[in-house]
Amino acid sequence: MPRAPTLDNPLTNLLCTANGRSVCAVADPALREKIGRMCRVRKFKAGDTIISEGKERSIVGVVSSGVLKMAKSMADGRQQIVGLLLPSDMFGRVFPSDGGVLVEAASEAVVCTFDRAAFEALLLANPQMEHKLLLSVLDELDAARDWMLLLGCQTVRERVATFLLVLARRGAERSVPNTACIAARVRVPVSRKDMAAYLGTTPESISRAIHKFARDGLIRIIDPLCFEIVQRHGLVRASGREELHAVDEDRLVQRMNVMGLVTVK
Amino acid sequence: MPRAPTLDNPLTNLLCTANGRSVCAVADPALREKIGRMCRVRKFKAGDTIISEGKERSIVGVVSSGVLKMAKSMADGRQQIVGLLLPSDMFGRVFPSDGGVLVEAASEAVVCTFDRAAFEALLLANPQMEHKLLLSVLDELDAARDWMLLLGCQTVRERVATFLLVLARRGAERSVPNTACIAARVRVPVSRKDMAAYLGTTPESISRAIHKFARDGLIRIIDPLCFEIVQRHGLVRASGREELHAVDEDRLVQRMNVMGLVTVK
DNA sequence: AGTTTTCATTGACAAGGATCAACGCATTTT
DNA sequence: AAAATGCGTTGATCCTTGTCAATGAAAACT
Repeated sequence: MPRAPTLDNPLTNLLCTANGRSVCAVADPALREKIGRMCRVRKFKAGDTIISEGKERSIVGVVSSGVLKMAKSMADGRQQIVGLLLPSDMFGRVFPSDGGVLVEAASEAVVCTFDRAAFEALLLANPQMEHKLLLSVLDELDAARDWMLLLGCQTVRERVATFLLVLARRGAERSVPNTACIAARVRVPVSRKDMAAYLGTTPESISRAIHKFARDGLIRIIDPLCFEIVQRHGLVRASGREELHAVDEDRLVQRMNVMGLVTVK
Repeated sequence: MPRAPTLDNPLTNLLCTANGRSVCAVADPALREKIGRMCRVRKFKAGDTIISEGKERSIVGVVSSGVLKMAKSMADGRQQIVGLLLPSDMFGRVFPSDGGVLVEAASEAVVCTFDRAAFEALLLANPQMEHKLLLSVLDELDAARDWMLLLGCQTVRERVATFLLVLARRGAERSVPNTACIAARVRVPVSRKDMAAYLGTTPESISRAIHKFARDGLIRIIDPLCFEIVQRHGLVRASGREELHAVDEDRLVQRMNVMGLVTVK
């Protein structure tokens, strides 16, 4: 629970190294110092827009606390969430782009922003940072393609099961290695509506799928955002991804991890 | 219609500079020479697998002629095409990855392959090449997210209309600037089945959508893979993307261009 | 505390689209 | 030339899922 730091607060540096995926992890101390001076810490309330979909995006940033969502939308309001952003994740888009996603606070959030042009200059001057960014973007691309498979091929039931399993796996990460039969607690980090927008369906359908799983004894509902997985294998079958061996499952978790699908403890 | 070139054939260099998106465009002559010596030209028949989904991928490559498709699939055979690759497009995945897409020839195709590790070394030694690759991957990511919007939010009818419009716009590229009311020929570069796998639907539904457009006078069917757009605006409305101004439409075209959605003349 | 708003859930209903089956047509095979 | 195969199309049917509406509960607001 970091407070909004002052500019000379070392939080920025901590942030940038919090996670192997962060592009700043490779920066040497002098560079970190510089990065720290470039950043501006801002706080947002749930629902606040950080970067709007249409506008020219002049900032990039790192999530310090809270959850952000990236979304694209159609004129009539239909919205697709294309990623959730958790602490240490970068948001915004460096270098000229024709795209544009909405970046919005999904909860109260503290972020650390940079002038986009300045950050680009930093990347160009530091190839090892840009390399790190490339690796991160490649992972994001893998994740997006996996999501295309989910959106294009899986039923709502399968999507929800997949979603829960990934969250569960992440939650069991700190448990004993063989978690195959261990009931896991799952905490969904977003509302039903956002979950629906992420899975390409409606809140009603998600509700039905979840309560069907509960009736079938696959899960137990603790509260609307918290579940216990009772029959792991049954849920795996319901996800349509039973073919995945352990290793592949780990891949999937990593992939979704990249998309910010995992709960933040 | 290039023949399979010998190793000293300059085709490789031509390929790598064919398009601003190519990562080799920034290479100086000496480097190009080296790249040319690294590459191996291979020819595939339609349906041939170039990189399989599960295996460790040891090559990357550039399309010389023909069309490749990238796809992900589920155990029961459901398949989602995540991108089409046209001449000058790169395929394969550099640097460690947990993902994996099938890369398959969608038509007879000539490709130019590189040892993955060697290509990675090249990138690491040439930051400006890696920068170019980053820009390209960022565009692919934008494209993938746009496709997530299409798969998650649009109806089949809208998807098909969107698809046709992008192809049409590309086809009209060489016409007079104001193409708003000009009937354009559209050539779809893949079969109905692949089109369906790309749009997250079935061949039957695509057929119905197309013939409904024809009945409504929006398009004229020349042959199963070739159409004439009669009422451009009507088709735009049907795509659900009418809100897009010209500039946004151009964005969309670019985005899909990146995904290999455009016909190759 | 009382009111309003948001959110999850449930039911009833409708519809979009998948599935199954059959047909015509072109291309390939023998 | 005949048979077989693949592809696009069309029709009939079924079912998953979106839509609409109502309820209850929690949270935010006055």
